[in-house]
Amino acid sequence: MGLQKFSENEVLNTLTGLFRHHGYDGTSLSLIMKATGLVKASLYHRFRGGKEEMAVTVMDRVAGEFASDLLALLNEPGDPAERLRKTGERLRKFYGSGKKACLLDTLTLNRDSPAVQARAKAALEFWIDSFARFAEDSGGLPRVLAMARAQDAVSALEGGLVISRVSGNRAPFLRAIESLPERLMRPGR
Amino acid sequence: MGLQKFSENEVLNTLTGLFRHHGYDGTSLSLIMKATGLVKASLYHRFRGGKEEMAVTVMDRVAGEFASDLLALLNEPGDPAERLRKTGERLRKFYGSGKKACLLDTLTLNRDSPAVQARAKAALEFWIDSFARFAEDSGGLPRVLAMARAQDAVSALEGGLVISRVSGNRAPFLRAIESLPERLMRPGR
DNA sequence: TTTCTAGTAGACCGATCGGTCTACACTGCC
DNA sequence: GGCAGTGTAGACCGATCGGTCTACTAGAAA
Repeated sequence: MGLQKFSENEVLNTLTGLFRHHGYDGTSLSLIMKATGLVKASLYHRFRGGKEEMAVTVMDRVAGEFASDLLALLNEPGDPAERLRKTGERLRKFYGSGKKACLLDTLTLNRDSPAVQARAKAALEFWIDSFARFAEDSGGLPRVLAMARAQDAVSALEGGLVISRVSGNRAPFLRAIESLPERLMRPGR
Repeated sequence: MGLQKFSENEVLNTLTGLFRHHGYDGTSLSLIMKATGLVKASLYHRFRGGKEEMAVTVMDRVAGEFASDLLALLNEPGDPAERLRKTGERLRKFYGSGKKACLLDTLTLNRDSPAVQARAKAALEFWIDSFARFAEDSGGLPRVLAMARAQDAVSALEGGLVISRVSGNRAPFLRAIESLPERLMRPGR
């Protein structure tokens, strides 16, 4: 594979940024060619299924990283408050302190790809479930409350990202990060 | 104007639904023609500035209605808790219990139109300001806390709409409505 | 009745869309 | 060195994109 101009990683990183910023419909093949430096035939060679396969691959990759690099922190041994703090920090970084949009939001406006939709749904539910499990197991919240709080935490983050994008104000997003402990843990823990 | 096949109201309602559901890039002129029943020349006759002018007109109209039919409820005389309850009910209805996406989110992924961007920013800020004013004047919260709570309330609503769209779960949105009193009012009021 | 304006229609335009195909170059293996 | 597989390139395709222009119709006002 010495023939490759750009590694798979590089290409996927570029694609991720594009889909995050422009969404599915706003990310054209022309834009992708310009941003990756690869011509269409190269892109189709790597992603036989075309634009949809790029989106699916990006979604899988990001969801995987989110789960393994970020949400997995919640399950590590050690102080729950510290774990949550670290997760919050990772979240802040992942979303560029609120500057980067969420693929779950930006990739699901176009509904033509059941593959993308299903992955987005699964990733979102996994995220919420991870928070709920933490809130119950480590945060000491009763099951039903843990789930509601998990949903609210994710909702606040997603909403904060929307507000950030529309108005440039990142305070709601950052506050949603800071509020994770009081949402996912019982007072005094 | 007896020649009109469809009233301005009808056309704008249709456009609103399209932009809400598909966003700007996903709403093509073909889609608009099919949905409105008007051909392109008719649409261009009514909206000289084309697709962008449609989006701007929709945004202005919805923002105006939101302000006058919904947010203005917050300023009426009478019991603050009752006013807030009514506002929440209007919000629930406006977003179809969470089934309908928010134009602020869906129309701002495409950034080519400064006119749309500016209007979305202004509408969002007006919304937050209205909540903050209510929280301060009627909810008895100190100014800085009132603003933060207003932002959080809007953030929760917007995030709830994203979650609803991605996963079909409307509980976070509905809970955000129900949480308006505890967010925007001091306990005991 | 005539004129003017509003509104709709059909045809057309250049640009861009996502996708396809053939050809060539490079690399690694036998 | 030859072959197969990987990867990039250029040209091309039909469809769709947003937009434009000419023509016709309907309705209101003079």
